[in-house]
Amino acid sequence: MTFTVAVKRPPQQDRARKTQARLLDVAGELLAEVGIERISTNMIAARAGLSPPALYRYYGDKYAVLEALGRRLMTRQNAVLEAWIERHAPRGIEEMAAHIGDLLAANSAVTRAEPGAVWILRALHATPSLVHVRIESHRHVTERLLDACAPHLSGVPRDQLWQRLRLAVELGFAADEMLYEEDRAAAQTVLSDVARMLRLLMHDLADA
Amino acid sequence: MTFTVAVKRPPQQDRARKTQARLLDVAGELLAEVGIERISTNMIAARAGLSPPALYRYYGDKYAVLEALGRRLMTRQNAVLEAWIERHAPRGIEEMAAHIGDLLAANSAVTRAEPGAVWILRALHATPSLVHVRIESHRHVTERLLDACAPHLSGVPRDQLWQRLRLAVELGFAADEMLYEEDRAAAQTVLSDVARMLRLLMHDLADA
DNA sequence: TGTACATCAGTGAACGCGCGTTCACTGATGTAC
DNA sequence: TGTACATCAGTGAACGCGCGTTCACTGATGTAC
Repeated sequence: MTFTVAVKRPPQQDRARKTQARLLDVAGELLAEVGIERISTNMIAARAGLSPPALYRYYGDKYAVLEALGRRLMTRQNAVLEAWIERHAPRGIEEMAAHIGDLLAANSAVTRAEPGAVWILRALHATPSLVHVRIESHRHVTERLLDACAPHLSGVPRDQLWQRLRLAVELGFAADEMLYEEDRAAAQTVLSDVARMLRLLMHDLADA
Repeated sequence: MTFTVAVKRPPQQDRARKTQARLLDVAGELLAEVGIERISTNMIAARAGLSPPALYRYYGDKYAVLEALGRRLMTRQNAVLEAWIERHAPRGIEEMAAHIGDLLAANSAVTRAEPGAVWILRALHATPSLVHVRIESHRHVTERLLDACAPHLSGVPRDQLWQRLRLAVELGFAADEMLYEEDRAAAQTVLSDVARMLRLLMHDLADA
């Protein structure tokens, strides 16, 4: 009796773990250089110094590579979020509102550090089989923020709060993406304006 | 002496104008059905009841089709914007702030009416050769709003106002896109929350 | 410490496929007389 | 009103190409004795 399992076993050797990570790095670079339309498994393998079949040892297909790349970026963004929540959430909603700018800046720094980050985000946005990754991540962020805010906003119905925060998350990421496309707007200005808007939104919630 | 001209002559006959529009309609449908990754010129032509070369009479290449599709959508959105400005801008900033929700709703209605609209927007977002279309359109909207607002906000430096409005435009469109991806948030709630946020932003500007 | 051996990592060569696009052509349309 | 003719709209067949992926294989690694 045989099974065909879609999920790849994690690599056993050190060489393999490095190869796997290198494939993602290379995929990010290539996404930045040629875009989603022209990136290919053969191209990724070649740039990583591998023959085409080697890629398939680690990723089931082309989209699995992009999905892993997307998840890696979002994991890094989540780490930033967790640090921020741990630091500011216990001290109340005012404290959080006052430091929204820090969160945006830290998140933006993660994106900036990732080669081809904008294109990763765009790929997640535009590839049918990957849209769910982005949505799941945004929902996750929303829920973490909900847990952080809810205790201080007991007057607001939980699902209304969820929806507001979900929107705030979407807008935060949208602003971050805009930094890479709109060279007529200064990054610092955009981030501080978004922070201001989100702060207004939080005060608005707190008053309700 | 011969010239090779990239721009296609506009069609001369009625049949041709209908064919040209049909190609765009079909491209929108297919974008919705199979996504950017799998749409092809051959597919578009076939669905339109044409042989592949016929498409090239109207559009220089694959991206010209998508670009035309994107521009058509943005032209329709612009019409909505112009109507809104004409109606509310002369009556001052308060009047505009009070009716931001109308603008968002009208814009959203245009998107909803367009087959495959989300995928058009995503294609504009994600295809390297098309990103400029979206950016140009957002800048155009920004400038129209700037013209409408500036007379009532003489205290705010023009380029600061531009940057704020640019951001507001980006966020407005981001929220519109979100309506199609996030089924846990009610369209009406999202739109009214965005309207509220943008209103807060305008008041914030007016106070400065 | 040396080596036999099982397992893991990576290869060479090839596949069928559908892509975007072009060519030389035919059929449809509209207009001048 | 009829028709000859120029122009415009659309076709049939084919192209070279690079794609994603698979196969049966070889070389590298690590471990038990």
